[in-house]
Amino acid sequence: MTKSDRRRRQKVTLQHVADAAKVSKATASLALNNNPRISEATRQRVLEAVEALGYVYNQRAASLRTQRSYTIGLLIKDVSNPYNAELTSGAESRLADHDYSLVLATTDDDLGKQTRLIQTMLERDIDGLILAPTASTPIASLQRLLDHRPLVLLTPYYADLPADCVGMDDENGTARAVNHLIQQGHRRIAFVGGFDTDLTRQRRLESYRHTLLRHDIALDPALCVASPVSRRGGYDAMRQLLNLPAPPTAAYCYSDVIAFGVMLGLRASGMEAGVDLALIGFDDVPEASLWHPSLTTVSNDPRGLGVNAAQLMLRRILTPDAPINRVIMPSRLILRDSTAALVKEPR
Amino acid sequence: MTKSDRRRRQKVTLQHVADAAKVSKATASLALNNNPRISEATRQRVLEAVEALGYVYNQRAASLRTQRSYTIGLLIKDVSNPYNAELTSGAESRLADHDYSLVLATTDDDLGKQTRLIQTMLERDIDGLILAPTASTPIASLQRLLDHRPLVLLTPYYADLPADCVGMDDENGTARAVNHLIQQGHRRIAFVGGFDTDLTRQRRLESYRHTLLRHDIALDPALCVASPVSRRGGYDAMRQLLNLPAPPTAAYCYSDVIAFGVMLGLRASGMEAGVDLALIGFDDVPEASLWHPSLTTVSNDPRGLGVNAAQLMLRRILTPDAPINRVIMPSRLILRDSTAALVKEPR
DNA sequence: CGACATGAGTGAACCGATTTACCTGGAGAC
DNA sequence: GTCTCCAGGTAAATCGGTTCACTCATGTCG
Repeated sequence: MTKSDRRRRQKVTLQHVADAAKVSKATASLALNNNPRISEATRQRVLEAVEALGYVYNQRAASLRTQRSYTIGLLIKDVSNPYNAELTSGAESRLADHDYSLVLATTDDDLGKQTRLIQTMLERDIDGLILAPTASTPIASLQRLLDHRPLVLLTPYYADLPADCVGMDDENGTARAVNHLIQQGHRRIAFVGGFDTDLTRQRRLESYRHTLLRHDIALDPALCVASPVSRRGGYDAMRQLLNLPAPPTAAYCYSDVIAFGVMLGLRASGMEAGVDLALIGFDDVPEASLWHPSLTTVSNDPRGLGVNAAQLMLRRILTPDAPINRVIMPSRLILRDSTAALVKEPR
Repeated sequence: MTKSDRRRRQKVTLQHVADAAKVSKATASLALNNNPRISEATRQRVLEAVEALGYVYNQRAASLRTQRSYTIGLLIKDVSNPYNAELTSGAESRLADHDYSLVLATTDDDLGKQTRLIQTMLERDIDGLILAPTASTPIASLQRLLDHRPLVLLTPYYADLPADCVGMDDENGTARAVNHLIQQGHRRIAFVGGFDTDLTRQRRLESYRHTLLRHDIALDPALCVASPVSRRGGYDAMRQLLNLPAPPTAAYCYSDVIAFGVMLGLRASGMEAGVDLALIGFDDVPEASLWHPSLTTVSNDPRGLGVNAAQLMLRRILTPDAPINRVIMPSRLILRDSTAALVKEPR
């Protein structure tokens, strides 16, 4: 048998199994689905035929009739980011536990790409979509999506949408971080990273301002710098902050990744986080504990987020009319070395 | 319209589109596939009907007939590992460029789980499978798989199998790393991490031994320690090495992740990589350049690996009888601070 | 003893596309 | 005026399962 013969060999279908077991196709189907209507003896004959012929069940064909594909789409911005990798891992493993498969696609935070990929996923006939919407995704398009398929959002910021979602507690996480810095005596606290269009950032920024004001600390717009969510972004932002007439003594970053960049930016000026500047990140990615100095950060368990998203999706599929569930994962402040130093008076 | 009404609302099918455009289903299908047999005027009518009804193409139904699902399975050990996350990202993006979707699953390096997941993927009717086989996957089972579907292996170590594969150049990468250490004057060089069952590790270990012997350096079995591929694994291994009567002055690690653990193990004894021990990793994950000290490592471009795997898969699908292609990604040694120090004589 | 329920199976419609073989009306050839 | 050809379109089979309605023996009961 040559290679191409093998490739061309026609598949074993349920009909072949039925013939071999000397029953009808209907009976074979029912037997494989453990329908009590089929006697044990017959079921065994069918199973033997399956074994003998090397039959492979065709989920795709079945789903055409059952309208269930046992496939869930996951659309995120980027897998190579450790935060999203953890999230993906959590979702995948929970779905696999329930015999669902995960179709993965990444948007690069590009709305056009997101639109196209959603379309592709719908065409692929997924049973549901877990989505981290890109910045400025219009709510109307999400509503339309929701009309077609179960949808779980990986952000808590579409409150007007009757959709399940899982997010982290940005307000409290931010408040804890900023409070901690204030209690250490800091007054010039920077907010670093992310862009205005990002709803999550807006919420954290608001909580940051609110916390400062509650302690009667004046806001200085110069201390709040936007940047891409990357090491490079954090690096550049920190360089900019160091050039201010009165640089900050502490910084709260939109994400750990940015905080790492900030550390590198400091180091390039011969300074160190935890010594010359108190630094707090957000996410608690695995590296946070391993950097030097280790990074104080707001923890929000990305893997747990993925697991929860999968869980909500499974529930929604099982009971489509269940009440909307919005899960907010609690956030904790993990104290490490990057906030170890005592405050230094601004010069 | 209530929520459940929406959910229950029947889908718009090609038949509805055809009716609306006052053509047959066949014509509608041909029109959407840009078949030249259909006049431009008719095609436009069909496209308008699609738009008006909000028709969503059903790839699943089509694939039943065409026997093409435009879906590729990716089965790896673990996504949360940054190396695999990069690889996944590369594969996903290349496949997306060609309108293929990626179905992701993870084996946790468990053979039983791998077997079950492969079965699931076959049932899901993927067009091909990209697989990082778990340790001790029998070649026969891969051969069987290959009889059913295009298969691309993410390891170069199944040479007997007529399958496309992409791997890195473990021999040369290892030889470069070990040579570098020897040239720095090191004689007691440890090999850290991984387990015997791992074919990749076997190959690197062999190359490590070979390189040492070529320089007339005796092998010391105590310097070769197995461990899980994790920070914890590296940490424990280093603690063990430091307890030897004559500890190593340099270490070559099975992976960057392990090397990070080794750094932490050193630090726990008040030592630093690059000062008290020359350290080399393997993979060049993004963090390698950002650790303190930055890690000298063998680079092998995981994203490129993923891209190449996807590319081989697409080629195989397009031309099933193309000759087998085994891609070996070249590896380079990236010199950084963890090997900066001069050798210290063993006490 | 006849009506009826029950257990075990089966035939055929169906899911939503693709594709092959056939149809039709009119232009062009002779 | 008939024949051919062709552009443009369609009916129906098909992919591989699921499921509904129905059959056919048996067993049960009043």
